[in-house]
Amino acid sequence: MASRHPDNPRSAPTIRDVADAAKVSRATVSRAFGQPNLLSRETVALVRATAERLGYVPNPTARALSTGRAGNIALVVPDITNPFFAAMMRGGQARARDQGYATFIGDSDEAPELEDMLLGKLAGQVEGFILASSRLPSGRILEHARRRPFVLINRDLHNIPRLLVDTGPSYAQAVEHLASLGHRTVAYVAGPTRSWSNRQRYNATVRTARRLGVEVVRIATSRPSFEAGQASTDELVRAGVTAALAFDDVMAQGIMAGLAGRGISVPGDFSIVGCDGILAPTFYPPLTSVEAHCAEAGEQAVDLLVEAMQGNASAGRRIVLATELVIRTTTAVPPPRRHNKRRHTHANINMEQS
Amino acid sequence: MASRHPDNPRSAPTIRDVADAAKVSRATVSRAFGQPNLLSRETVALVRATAERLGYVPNPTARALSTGRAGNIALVVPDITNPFFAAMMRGGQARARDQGYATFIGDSDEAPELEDMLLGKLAGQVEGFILASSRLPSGRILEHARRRPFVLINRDLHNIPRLLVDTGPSYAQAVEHLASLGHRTVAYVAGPTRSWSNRQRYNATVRTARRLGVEVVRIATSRPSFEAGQASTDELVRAGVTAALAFDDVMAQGIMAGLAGRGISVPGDFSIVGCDGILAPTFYPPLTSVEAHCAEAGEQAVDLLVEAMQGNASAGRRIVLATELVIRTTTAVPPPRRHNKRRHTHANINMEQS
DNA sequence: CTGAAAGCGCTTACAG
DNA sequence: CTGAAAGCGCTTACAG
Repeated sequence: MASRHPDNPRSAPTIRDVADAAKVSRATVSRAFGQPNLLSRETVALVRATAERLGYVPNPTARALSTGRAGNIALVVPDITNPFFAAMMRGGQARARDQGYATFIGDSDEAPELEDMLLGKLAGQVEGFILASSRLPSGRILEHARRRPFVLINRDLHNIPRLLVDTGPSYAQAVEHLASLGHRTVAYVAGPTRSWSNRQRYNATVRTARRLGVEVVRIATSRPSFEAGQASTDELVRAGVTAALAFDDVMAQGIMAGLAGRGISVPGDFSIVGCDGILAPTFYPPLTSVEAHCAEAGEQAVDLLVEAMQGNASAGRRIVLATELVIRTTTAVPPPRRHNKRRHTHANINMEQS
Repeated sequence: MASRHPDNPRSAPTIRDVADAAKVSRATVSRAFGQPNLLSRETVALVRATAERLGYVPNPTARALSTGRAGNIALVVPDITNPFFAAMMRGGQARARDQGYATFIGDSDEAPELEDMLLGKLAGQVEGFILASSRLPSGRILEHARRRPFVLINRDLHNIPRLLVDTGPSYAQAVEHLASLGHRTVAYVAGPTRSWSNRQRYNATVRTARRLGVEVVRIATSRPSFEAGQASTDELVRAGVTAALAFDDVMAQGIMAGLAGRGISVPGDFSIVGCDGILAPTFYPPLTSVEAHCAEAGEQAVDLLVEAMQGNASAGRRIVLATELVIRTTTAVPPPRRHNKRRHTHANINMEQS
């Protein structure tokens, strides 16, 4: 009697088909999958065998409606194609799968409005969100977080569990490294203004530079992309710096290409430091960069979210992931000075929107 | 009267809350969102205003259960961190959003078993699948495609709508390009055996080379990664070739790094061609590569899937995306010959699992 | 143009 | 250990 509903012959078998075929109630079929320990061994075996035979698999939508648990999470990032986020997603997605969750993906294209919209659209189908490097105002994040469990990556908001990749100390170390090589004026090629990571890296750079008597020129960019990095080369050259700390590896790569195009050699004429560590070892010459453990960040964020979704997470949870400066081949002694241009320091620390 | 169910005060407002507040039936509330044209202007306005006030938004899970349409699709790829797939996902995801679909993401880690498992897990929650560069046997794909609308990217199966990035002609052109520069022995650094794209590229390479009297050495690799590309350098050098066509840009990058590490300069001593075009312009020196229009592939695949899900798609739909060889700076005249090693050609065309 | 009612496929107290 | 029944929040013929 493997027949389906006569009026709906082509659709997938439902719990009722299995119940009928196994001559048990639908509740029993349900339990055979959800709480087999409440049933006798034989019943479980019978139901499962029947289900197998019919090709039955519980309908997750129906289950979600009934239990209120969708078994889904969402991962929202500013740009999937940025290797940092790609690696993070890879780790997070795999971890979520292992924990039994399917993951929605949202690419906000660096736009706060789109990000906001994605969170709204996805909210109805997920049990929780991981929001990476949000470009949203804090207030807005808090509103969204009121409705569902949230985990933030690289955004330090009280009362929301968060995973912070602590690159500040490594940028400080990078400045020390450059100073010890003899650099006196360096550039910080900035990431998105709204980015917590950007502020952290910039602040650490400025603070350490001040302490060591190194001058920092801040160079603003449109977006953390190869093109933006490349476009910043002009300003970099005009600024008369001998080294640049880039917001990330992608921009560092753009800078390297820009410099190469001008015949400026790295590290002979100019030193560069990047951040993330996923692209860095693949450059030629291999890039000195801050290792940010992207995949691990994604995994740990999922763990945090699972905790939060199960209700046993203090909202104050704050995991800090240490990073390391990996010195490869793009940092060296600066070239002998040709001019001694004096510039005023742009290094005023800004901490708005902490 | 904005009150919720007294016994469930904290949960989100439901259709009943809005119906009660607006003093209409639930059917009317439903229509105000789903088929407003069936209602009077005033009723629609009233319901929407009330919903807005209460913060009501239709529950997608309930809607999905009722209608059988989940409003979700899934995008399954072998490796999110490969720039080709990342860009493809970015395009596809954006397009899906514009069409009103949310997208699940699945990374199969190049493993057929995982891929199979992901398709099974996700099936219950999606209306359709986009399966990119599947490593699954054809039979298995066909089985999955029997249950839901499927669109394949870079896999040419009859009876399943597919989007093919036609890189063959560009590889042929690349071989012609190398031959015209004077190369007589080139390597093809292969991608995954199961990959349709790999076979297409290899076959085009071999065929064209044969026609032009150029010898092709096939070099197998473990996986399309930077590391695998780098590891292939040994064999590349031993083979005594003067140029390499890599399966993709990521491998080309590995090869470039490997050669650089040996002091072999590109393109002076050795020429390289890659594929995908997303990474290529960011290399230094910029890589000669086949532009594969990754993002567009994702977008078009989504369009195809939407067609299929709406039922108005002939299963035989087959979109072919043309590619172009973009000559940058990594291909040049080969160095003067030092030896004239004779090797037998490994160039036996294989077309299994078409 | 609007409403009453059945139904989508599950889960879970409540009884026994 | 198992079943009858209510309920999750929608949509959609069917009437009027």
